[in-house]
Formats: sequence, C-alpha cells, structure tokens
Amino acid sequence: MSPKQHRPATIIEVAKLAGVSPSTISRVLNGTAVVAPETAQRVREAIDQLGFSPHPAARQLVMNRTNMIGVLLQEISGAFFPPMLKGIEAGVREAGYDLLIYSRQNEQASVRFGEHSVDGLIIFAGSMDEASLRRYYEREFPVVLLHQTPPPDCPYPFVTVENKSGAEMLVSHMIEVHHRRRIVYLQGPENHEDSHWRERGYREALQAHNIAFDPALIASGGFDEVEAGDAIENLLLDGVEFDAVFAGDDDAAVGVIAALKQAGRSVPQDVSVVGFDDVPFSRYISPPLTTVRAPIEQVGRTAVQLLVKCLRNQPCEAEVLLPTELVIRQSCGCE
Amino acid sequence: MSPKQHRPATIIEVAKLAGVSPSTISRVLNGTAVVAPETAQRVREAIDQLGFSPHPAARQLVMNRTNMIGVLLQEISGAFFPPMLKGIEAGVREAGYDLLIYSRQNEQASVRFGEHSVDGLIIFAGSMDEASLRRYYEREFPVVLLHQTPPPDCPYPFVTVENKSGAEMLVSHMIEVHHRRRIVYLQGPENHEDSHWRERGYREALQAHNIAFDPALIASGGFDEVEAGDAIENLLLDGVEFDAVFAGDDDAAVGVIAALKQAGRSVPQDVSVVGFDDVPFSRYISPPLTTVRAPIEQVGRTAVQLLVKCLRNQPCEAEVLLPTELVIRQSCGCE
DNA sequence: CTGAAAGCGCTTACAG
DNA sequence: CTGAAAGCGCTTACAG
Repeated sequence: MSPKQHRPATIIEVAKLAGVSPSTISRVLNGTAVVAPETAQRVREAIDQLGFSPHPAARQLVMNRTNMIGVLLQEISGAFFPPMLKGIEAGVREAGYDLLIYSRQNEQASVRFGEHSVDGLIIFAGSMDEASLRRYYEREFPVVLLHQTPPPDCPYPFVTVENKSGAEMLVSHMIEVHHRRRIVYLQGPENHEDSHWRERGYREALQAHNIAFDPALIASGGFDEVEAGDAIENLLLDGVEFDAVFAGDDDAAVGVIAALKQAGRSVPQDVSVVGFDDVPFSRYISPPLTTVRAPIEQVGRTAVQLLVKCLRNQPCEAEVLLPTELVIRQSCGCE
Repeated sequence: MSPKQHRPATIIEVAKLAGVSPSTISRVLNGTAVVAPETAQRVREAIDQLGFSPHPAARQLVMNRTNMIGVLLQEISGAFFPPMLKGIEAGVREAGYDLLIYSRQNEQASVRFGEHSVDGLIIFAGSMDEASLRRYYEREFPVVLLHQTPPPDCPYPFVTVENKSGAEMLVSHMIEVHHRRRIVYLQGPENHEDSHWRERGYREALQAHNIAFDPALIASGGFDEVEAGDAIENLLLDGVEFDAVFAGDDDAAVGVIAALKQAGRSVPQDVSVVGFDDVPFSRYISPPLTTVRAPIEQVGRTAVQLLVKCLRNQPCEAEVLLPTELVIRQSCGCE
C-alpha cells in the first residue's frame, strides 16, 4: 500500500522501528549473541511488521559465504540425471542451502567459475578437466565428485555406486540361469569410470564361470540409445555370434532391444538383454528390463551431505560406495 | 604458489598493479565508460596476471541485481520436467545469467523467497499460490508463468502449448481412423490447466463427430502412472464399456497400458491408448505410444526469453502458445 | 579520460 | 546485554 513497499526494508529501518541498533537486529536474526528477551521480542515484531529479510548480497559480502551449493553437469535430461539432480536438490534444501546449476552442454566452464558464487561444488564425472580441478584443490575450494575418483594429487571426496559387483550379478545371472555364454558388453563413453568398473565386473563373472573373454564381444554403446543400437547392428552385420547383451546402462539397453527386434531377433528368446541403473521407464519397456538398481537419488543426496560436512569443517568420508541390487524382470529370459 | 593465492585478488590490488584507480578497473571491466586504449591494455594485463574476477556479492549489493534467474517447480524428475529444465537452463545460459533452482517438493515456499536472490522468476503451474503471486506483482517483481495463465489481477506473461488442438487431433484420429466411440479421458491433477484444455479438446472432438459426451467416461488419472492405472482398473471393475483411452499425458498412458494388459485387454486391438507430450520413452514402450508432441524444451527456453525481455524493460509478449503436433505410433491401432 | 569519495546492507570485533 | 564504528568489494555520480 505505502509507496515504500517497493524498496524492501533494510536492517536500519527495522532498528529504528524497534528502537535499537542494527547490531542488535543482526544478533537476533543470527542468534549470534544473547539478547534480552523483551528486546528480542520487539525486534521480531518489527521484522514481521516490515516484512524484513536480510539482503543476501550484503550478508555474503561480509560473511564471505554465499549459502549456495553449485552442481556442475553436462546434461539435464536423459533418464539418469534427473533423479540425481532431485537427490542433490533435496540434500541441498535439507542443509539449508540454495542450489545453483551449471550445465556444460552449452559452454566451456570458465576456470574461475564458482569461485565466489558458491560455497562448494558438486562435480559430475567428466564435467571438469583435471587441470581446473587441481586449481580448485590448491585453493582449498570444497568439492565432491560424483561417479568419479579424483586424480591422485587432489584427493577430493567422491561418491559412486558398486558398479563392479552389480555388473557381476547381472552377468552371472545370465550365465547361470539362462545359460548364456556369448555375452556382449557395450562400453559407455570413453574414460567413463562407471563403464570401466562394469566391464571389470563383466570380466570377472566370465572368469568365475570359466568363459574365455572374447574381445570381439566388446563394443561401444556410449550409454546411449542410438549409439548402442548402432553397435548391435554392426555386430550383427559383422556376423558376430552372441546370445546376450549387457548394454552398459538402461538407456543403451533400450536401443539394443529396438535394434534386435528390428533385425528379427527376439528378446529374450534369441538374446538376453540387461541394463544398469533401473531408471524409471525400465519396467515399462517391452520386455520389462532386467537390470541393476543404482540408488541414483541417494548418490546425489549423499554427495551434498559430504560437501556440507566439508563446509562445516567436520570430518568427512573420503569416499562412499552405494550398494546396487539386482532387479530381475523379463528381458533376461526370466518368467 | 604464493600464500596470497588463497585470498582471491580484489579490485584494489588490480588497480595498484596497473597503476590506476579502482574506478578505472571497474570501467574496463564493465565497458561503462571510455578508457584510454593503453590504460585499458595495462588493466587487462593486471587482471589476467592476478586472475581477478569481481566478487559477485559486492557487485550485487551495489548494482542491486544478482544476475540470476530462479525457477520454481515441484518436481525435478519424472518425464516432463527434465526437458523443461533443460530448455530453461539453456535459455538462462544464453542470456548470460545463472540458474537457481527451487523445488518445492520438500518445503512450503517462503513468501519472501527470491526477493533479492534472483532478478526474476520462472514459475511452473501450481508451484505458487495466488496470494504470493499477487504480492510479487504488487512489488513489480519480474515473473513468467509456465503452463498456467495468470490470475486476472496480475497479468504476468505466460507460455504454454496448444493443448486443446492437440487433444482434438488425438481424439479425432481415434474416432476417424480407428472408429472408436467410447473414449475415456483421464484428467490430470486438480485445477491443472493443461488438463482442462485437453478435456476441452476431447469434448470438441466428440461433438464434431456427433458423439454424445458421457461423464461416466471421465476419471482422474493425475498425469501419473499409478493413479492412471488405478483409474482404469476401477473403470473396468465398474463395468464401464470403452474402446479407447486418452490418458491425459504420456506418464498416465504408460500406467493405463500396464493396467489394461494386466486385465487381459490387448492394446490397441481391444482398446486404443494415447498420451500427450511425447516424452522420450514414449517411442520405446510397447506398443509404441501414439501421442502429441509438445515442444517442452522450447517452452522452457521461451519462458526465459520473455523474462529476460522484462528484465531489460523491452516489450514482451503477454503470452505465447507453442504448437503441438500429432505423433502416430501404434498404441492407437495404426500400422 | 581519470580519480576521490560515498554508499550498497549487512556483520563483527571492540567498548562499555 | 547493547551500541558506534569499521569494513566486506564493488560501482557510480561528481569533479576535474
């Protein structure tokens, strides 16, 4: 109503109205010192009456913290990132921070990125080069890594899932229950650690069942529907024989199933197909996808919790590995 | 290397190094006044040498802008929001802003939310009550609405898609091509405008084909797999006859198909099912989903563009309605 | 074309 | 328990 409404109230106006000094306002606002109960009461009333809330920039400037946590990633859509982002958002909110999102799909990250914009950074695998990461480390900027182990000289905490054992379960299942022996593995994007560990699990499962590793059965699926579909197509064209596909992740599995159908092979009769992640749509494709459940949301939330510990100078785990769990549906041949 | 590395350089240090005043640094930084070429050159060198970047909070405080755009929504995952978020992120980045995300899944939004934290706000349908919205409007806080028309007394710009004509196309297709006459419509969440307009389109298509509207064929699917599945189950239990379902959106369609299969009805032979949005997984479910493509990412990006125009005091469309397009696959009975 | 000074809105020693 | 003062790191009239 009053024309002043447009300019938000400042701490000085609150102080005047309450008949105290700005320092006192600040103290009740932040609970940073004992204030006489009645004074505090008056202050609170004044704050309410003026609808006062402290200007974040002013606070940031003097306290040298932004109360924001940044997350750096490459993609926002796709099946994998939304749950991760959701977990991060939840964690950030729980800890009383705000969430600033940087997606690198459009630009190369500036090296100085985030320096005073956020109090700490959550960095997803592959969204920052080692040199930049090292620079952060030298400046002791708080960071936690997602689905990526840090370079040896900047031992930031990281969180990821049990890729290897998950992959092992998957592959062993196809061998033991469905008697598959020629199992294709589709690698993810180059240098992707998840893919590396999944391949490790794949190989160990083979070995445990005395099946020789055959490099002809390895191809690149890029954790991507289209790329994975193409890979299968090529394998087929090359006349490579196989009776199962571990697609690398669920997105790739979808592409694999489509390509196989297209080529007249039936899933799972002719070939078993399995994914990884148990993304929401996996139960709805046809046949319903056998996969490994990765607690993606939990990964995001945990990362924030580690970061917040760092920010508070509390002791903080150097790494956390979240468990995965086999999810049997029908694309492997079950039921 | 030097111990000063830890405290980022300030504009004063740059000024000293360049042998000029802070004002001049500021001017070359912001291009806000003419500076002698050689001076400018020296300043740039000093900036580089110290790795200086201006402290956002200081800048914000004095300029009274944050260079951030906020987005308020309820959900981050699900099939619909990620593409929208991706479009928003892209738009924000293109305009040179940062993106602050508020998800309301965890908390009730404070009324003062965002007041000095962001320069403007993108608000998704249903994530803010009218009273709060009105308060923003009174303070002339820049906002654009997504998938929601503003209340009459706060005419904020909004962007959404052509729900009605999309729904009409879908329903007409089932009537004309597949000779369906008893078509169920599953409403979205209560008061959801998208749902309202889709129902409108549904009714008009019926009318255009001289099919009487039957309220028994309307149920609530909540744009949600589970709720939609339950709704269909109930219809079946109640002995309601139908030969087609317009599920409201793609998520709901997935639940509908699952429920139908569960009940022994085949899709599309016994009943045609169609969705809305053409979310990424829609082509991969079985049968592949006939739906309407909504340019979700474009909606997000457009919203940002409108908001940025507001921020720059440029003339700005009061509304934009993005076109939808029929996507025929097999769940309707085609092919 | 450039500098000195004031000020943005807070918080935090320092006194009392 | 409370206030006066300095300062966080910038930008922007105002002079020159």
